[in-house]
Amino acid sequence: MKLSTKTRYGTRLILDLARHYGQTPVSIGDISKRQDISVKYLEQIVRPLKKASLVVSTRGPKGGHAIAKAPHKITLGEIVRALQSSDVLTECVSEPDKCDRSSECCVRIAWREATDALYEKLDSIKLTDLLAYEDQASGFPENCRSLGGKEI
Amino acid sequence: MKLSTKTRYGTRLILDLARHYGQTPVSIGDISKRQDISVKYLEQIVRPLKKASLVVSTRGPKGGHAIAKAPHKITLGEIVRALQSSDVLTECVSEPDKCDRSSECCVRIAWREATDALYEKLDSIKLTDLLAYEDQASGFPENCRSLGGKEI
DNA sequence: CCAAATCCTACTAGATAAATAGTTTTTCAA
DNA sequence: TTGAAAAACTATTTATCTAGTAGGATTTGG
Repeated sequence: MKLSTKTRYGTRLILDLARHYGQTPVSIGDISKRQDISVKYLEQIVRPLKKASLVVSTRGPKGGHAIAKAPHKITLGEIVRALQSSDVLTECVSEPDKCDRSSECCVRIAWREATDALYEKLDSIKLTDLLAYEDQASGFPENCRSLGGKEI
Repeated sequence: MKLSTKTRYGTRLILDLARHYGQTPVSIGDISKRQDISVKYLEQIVRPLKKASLVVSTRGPKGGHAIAKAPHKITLGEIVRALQSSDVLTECVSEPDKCDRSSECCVRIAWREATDALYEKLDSIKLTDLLAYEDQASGFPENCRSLGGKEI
């Protein structure tokens, strides 16, 4: 039930782009240094984000990547759907025919409700919310651990 | 992000037990036939359910398994937590120290909110709800596909 | 004491995720 | 026009985890 590394890294990638919104495109090389993720891996991650129209790129020197819309218009739900190879909790939610018990087994309905609840939350979280967390955190002596309701 | 086969099979297992609540214990062999899952695999799945105090067992001939409390007192959330090797969307939600970026990376807060939203829904779904789905479905000419709000 | 059942430990195979590698294409700027 | 910086593409490797099997040990009712 864990999110893939691609999804987690991809979120950091796009958040890095969001921090440079309105400026010149950001190269994978720069992101690699800041986020400590290999260039080759980032290249692989940025592709589905482009495909999902969350990121636009310019080639050649001084080229790089940028978010395709304003930070408040991009949600975590979009990022997860773009990068997570399976975006539902069970296959039978999106493709009931692939399970030959789908005519008897109604648990599928519950898995769908749970999947929906998860995405309802993810779709409500915008890049601006994540940026706000970090800005808030930078004011703290320690870090962002004290944010978000619960102390952890 | 998919639920494991253990979680899905385990839910069917415990639902089978719920259908025999108040009767004599149900053997793995019987469940195996009804659910078409191997005895050996079911044995492996029932163990964590016992550990989580959702199932009680009696050994020897005429032995078997039964749910440990009434069907309306067992939720999908309990089952998922018992069977899913990782019950959070990212490791950093439950163990922030395992990620050496947790002091800067506040995305963790969002992953925690999403995880919480998921379990809030799962905890609200009781075995009785699942049984009701199936009872309703058996009245339909076809199956349970027409239940649960959306037509699929 | 036999047989039906749970219980326990270990292993194997397959699938998927994570990451690396090398090459090609585009394009800016000197 | 050419060199270099960057994205884009294709392929491969490696590691990890999931799914499932196997064989025996233990308990207990009749």
